[in-house]
Amino acid sequence: MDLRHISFRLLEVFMSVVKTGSISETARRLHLTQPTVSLQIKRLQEAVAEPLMVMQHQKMHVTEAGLELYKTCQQVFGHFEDYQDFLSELNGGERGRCKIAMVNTAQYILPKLLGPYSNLHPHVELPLEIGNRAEVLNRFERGEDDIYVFSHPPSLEHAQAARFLHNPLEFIVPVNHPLAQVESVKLSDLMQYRFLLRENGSATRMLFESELQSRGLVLSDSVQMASNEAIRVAVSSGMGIAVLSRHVLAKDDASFKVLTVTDTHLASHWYFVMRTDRHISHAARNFLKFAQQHLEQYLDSQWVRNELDNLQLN
Amino acid sequence: MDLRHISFRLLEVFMSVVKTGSISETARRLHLTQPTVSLQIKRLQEAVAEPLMVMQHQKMHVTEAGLELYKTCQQVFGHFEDYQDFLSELNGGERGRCKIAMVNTAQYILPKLLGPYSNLHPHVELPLEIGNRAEVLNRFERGEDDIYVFSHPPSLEHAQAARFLHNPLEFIVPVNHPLAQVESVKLSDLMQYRFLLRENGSATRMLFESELQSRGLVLSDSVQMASNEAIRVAVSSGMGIAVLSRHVLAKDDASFKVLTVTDTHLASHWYFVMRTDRHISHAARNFLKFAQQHLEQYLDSQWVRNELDNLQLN
DNA sequence: GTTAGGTATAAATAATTATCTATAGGTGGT
DNA sequence: ACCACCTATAGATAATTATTTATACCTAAC
Repeated sequence: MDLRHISFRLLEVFMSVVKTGSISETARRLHLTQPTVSLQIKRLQEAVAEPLMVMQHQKMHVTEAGLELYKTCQQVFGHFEDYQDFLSELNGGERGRCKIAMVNTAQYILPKLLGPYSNLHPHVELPLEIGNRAEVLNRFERGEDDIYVFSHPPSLEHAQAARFLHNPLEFIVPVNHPLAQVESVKLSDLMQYRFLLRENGSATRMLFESELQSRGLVLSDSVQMASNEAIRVAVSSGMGIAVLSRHVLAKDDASFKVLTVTDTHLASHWYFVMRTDRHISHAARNFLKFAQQHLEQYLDSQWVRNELDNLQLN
Repeated sequence: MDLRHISFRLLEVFMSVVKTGSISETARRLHLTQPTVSLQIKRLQEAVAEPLMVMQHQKMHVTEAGLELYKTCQQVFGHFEDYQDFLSELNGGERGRCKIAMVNTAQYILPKLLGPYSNLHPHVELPLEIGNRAEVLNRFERGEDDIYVFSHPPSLEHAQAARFLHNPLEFIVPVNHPLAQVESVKLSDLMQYRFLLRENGSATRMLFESELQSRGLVLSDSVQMASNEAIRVAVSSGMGIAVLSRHVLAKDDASFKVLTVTDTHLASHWYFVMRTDRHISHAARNFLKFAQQHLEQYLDSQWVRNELDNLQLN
């Protein structure tokens, strides 16, 4: 049996002949001529190297080999129908994968969207990649994921980005810190204290340092730490002061004090970023639509900046 | 997804690319050029209307849709391999169907061959059709079976036939019949008694009547009965006398008496008959080979006339 | 930054396939 | 014996597919 000379069309025609028991009837149903169908059957038999049906009293009688082939065809077409169903679900966004890479800080906010979305679409895989800015940027360059979350989007040459959340930065100090009791301070008042900072390249740090530079301020002392969590705990234990995204700070966390800095309002925005030279998976498209519609519902609505309709989801 | 634009070859190539993760490697393995494989994948993706793989660090990375299609292909090719196996068994004569039509009398001898054959090839279907000569002849004309068994073969225009067993006819009388005690008789001595005969057209009857006619003899009384079995029982119970194939008579059956008729030796032969304008099924071919080799073993060897090598089994 | 290995695209062609019309040949029923 | 309906075959053509060479482009590695 030579599969290369067998096409699905051929098998379709064959199945119809088996079902109707007639070549002419099949021709009528499939809008073909009778010789066409005759020839198809003949060719199929040559490919299988076995008679599949014989004339018997004006009817096509299916042989053993033909019947078995018919069953085989049923199975085969069944599998393709299953695949078709799979594709439908994929296209409907109910199945598939949406790979998201985000910088560390984003893990405090994105799960609030991902949780409800995942409950709504349980068959969608949502592998998350979390890294520092450099790592995520690297993944972005390689196009390894469907969606990237940055607070400071990279060059947009092969990408599109849209803001969805305001990201205010707050200065925090230990509860027993001298500034903890002060009602309000100025940025310059903080320079004398030790700052706990994320690694170089972190968006928060970049923003902060850029602000310092533009105002001609210089830190007297700083320590670098690998995660926001580590910094928060370190501040609580009196190791120094820090500037962190408000979203990192639990509202009722009394282990540190948030300062009111009157002359400084550091803030950035959270962006969804996608490469334009990469195919947008249905699941990714669907997730972004979901986000667009439910941002206010699942995130603290006072910070929501829903500009997701700027994305070209094609 | 449009199956009509997908060929098995396309799927084979696709599977190879998934397995090797490389278009170039696939091209080398399948003795194709790289652009050929690239194009095949492109076309497959167009047919599926979904990206199946994307470049990722010099390797082809399979998408969800691609992986699912790969699984589908595995199943599909699996089914065709199963079918291939089925065909092999069919060709080896271990599977399939051998439909045999025989005249009534043959059912006393053919099972002796069919039993051992069926034990040897348990997956071969052996549907038997048993009828009187007219019925079997009708089936033969329509070509409804693979093999026919006659003692008086029909016109051989579209058929071939070969003898395999001698078929002597015997005259039997009730044990209490006047002739039962006589050592030997002549044919003419029997004319005065009532004969129990099969229906018109029966080979045994044809042979008998032809003999009578050529010798100018006429039956004084006859009764027609539908089966050999009925005739045998009727003779035993004294209803008349009969001429029957020796194979119908059990060797140790004492319920009737076999006459010695000195001037008459009626006999024919059993034939396997096959149409030449019909495809010979592998199972039929195989059965006849088996018969040719084991006739002496399973039938009473004194009557065997093995001329089955005359058959063209192509 | 050059190279090697990988993929994509274009253009051309050979091969195969699908399909038709016309025609011939069976077979069953009236 | 004829008619209606079926299948098979031949010849022709349009459409599609498989495959090649040449070329361009990308990316990882040296």
